Amino acid sequence: MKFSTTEENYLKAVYYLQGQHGNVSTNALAARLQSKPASITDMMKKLSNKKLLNYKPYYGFSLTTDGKKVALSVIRKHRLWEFFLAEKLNIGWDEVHGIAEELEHVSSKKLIDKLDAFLDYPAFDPHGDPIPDKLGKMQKSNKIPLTNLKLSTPAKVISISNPKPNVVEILKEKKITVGTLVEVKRVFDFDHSLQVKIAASKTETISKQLANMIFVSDVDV
Amino acid sequence: MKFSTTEENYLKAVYYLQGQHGNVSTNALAARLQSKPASITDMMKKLSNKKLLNYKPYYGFSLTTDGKKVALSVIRKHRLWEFFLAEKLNIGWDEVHGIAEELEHVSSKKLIDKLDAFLDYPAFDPHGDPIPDKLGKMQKSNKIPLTNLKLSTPAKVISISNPKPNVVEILKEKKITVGTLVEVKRVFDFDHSLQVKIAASKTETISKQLANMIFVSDVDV
DNA sequence: AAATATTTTTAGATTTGTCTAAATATTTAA
DNA sequence: TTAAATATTTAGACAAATCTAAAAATATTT
Repeated sequence: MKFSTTEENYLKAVYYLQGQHGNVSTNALAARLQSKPASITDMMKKLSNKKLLNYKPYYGFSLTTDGKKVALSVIRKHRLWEFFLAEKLNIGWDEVHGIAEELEHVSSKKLIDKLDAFLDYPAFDPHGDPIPDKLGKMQKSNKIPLTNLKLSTPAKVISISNPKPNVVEILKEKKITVGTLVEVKRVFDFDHSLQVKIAASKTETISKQLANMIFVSDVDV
Repeated sequence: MKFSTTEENYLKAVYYLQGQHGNVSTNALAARLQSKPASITDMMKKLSNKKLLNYKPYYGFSLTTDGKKVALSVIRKHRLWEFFLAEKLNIGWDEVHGIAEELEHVSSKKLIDKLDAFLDYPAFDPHGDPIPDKLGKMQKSNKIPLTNLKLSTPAKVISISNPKPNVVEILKEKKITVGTLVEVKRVFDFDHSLQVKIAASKTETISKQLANMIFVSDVDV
């Protein structure tokens, strides 16, 4: 079965919002997809007719087994392309996502399996997110936001979520990028700002909002 | 400027049909794009408003300088992707075209320039067609249909145009593929069928229709 | 140069995906 | 437990890209 770019994007969004299980609301989806609630309802009816999601008016929606399969195949494509863009074409981690948003909708199954082989079956994309295999199986990610990192535990930055130019700007100023070693020394109670040791040298204070966008994993991984 | 997939496909089709110069007719375009004349007229008006093509009702159309630029950039993307698919992913010459039809509409300029560098700036795609560079410049192709090859002149098969399964089937039977050495020994006057020496060994007779789909170039190229 | 045939354009309908504004259902608060 | 606030759905409109059928222009024939 082939789906439109729009349908694929809706299914992917539901997948991300529903997390492990649970229902997704109309407003949450509208916010995520930057559209209006009315548009969401329309598309939900359509996807529900196609048995890709469970939908009872006013009760929210969740993916069916089929819907989850489609979502995972789109995510597989997205992450494989991100890996390709970063690893083979040397495109920066702050740019790969946007390009992969387009590439993920190219439909050839053969293309994606050949690409997977060419890249030697990578398990994680450049943001540290696991890449589903042909069957939709993937490893567990161990990335956590910097705000959840234990005090005085060195960790490595593995991704920046949603890296808009103004975020990239401040990270550049503080010399934090993917691969940088960081360690939270202290969290201030007043505004929840964090004192962070960067690259085992200087210490900087960063806001909670910023720390929430920085994802890290244990050093020994 | 960004254009829709549809707009890009129309511009590309006009480019191919207009050849060096000259006007393209509504019916010719409709046939090529497998759509109806009414749809062509609609889109022509739209593209003409955007100054991408010259259009006077009932007189046919041709690309403007801007329109040609867009067409060439799409062709550049198409051929670079074909090269990537064949060379890096080992996808067969009979399958790369269809996949590239989708990839050519991915819009990132950076992606395509990085891909070009990664592939080491190839001048020809797997079908022997020249790949335009950033500026739209390309080499001249020296591929000719087998029907135009001089008698008793060895040449190499460099592409099969429009390789549908039934064409691939017969070529397989006759052991002709991309790279095969061929030499036309004789052309029968009655039905224009060709006696062809294949891979410097056996001789087979092939129809004019088939020979028209087989493109070759001089051996020393 | 009429008559006929062909090509092209126009008019109006359809599908997909979106929106605004109004109506309805659900949740929260008084 | 009503009233107010919020969330969701419906109704109707719109833009893009397509089509069919009819009208208009051009080309061909006799």
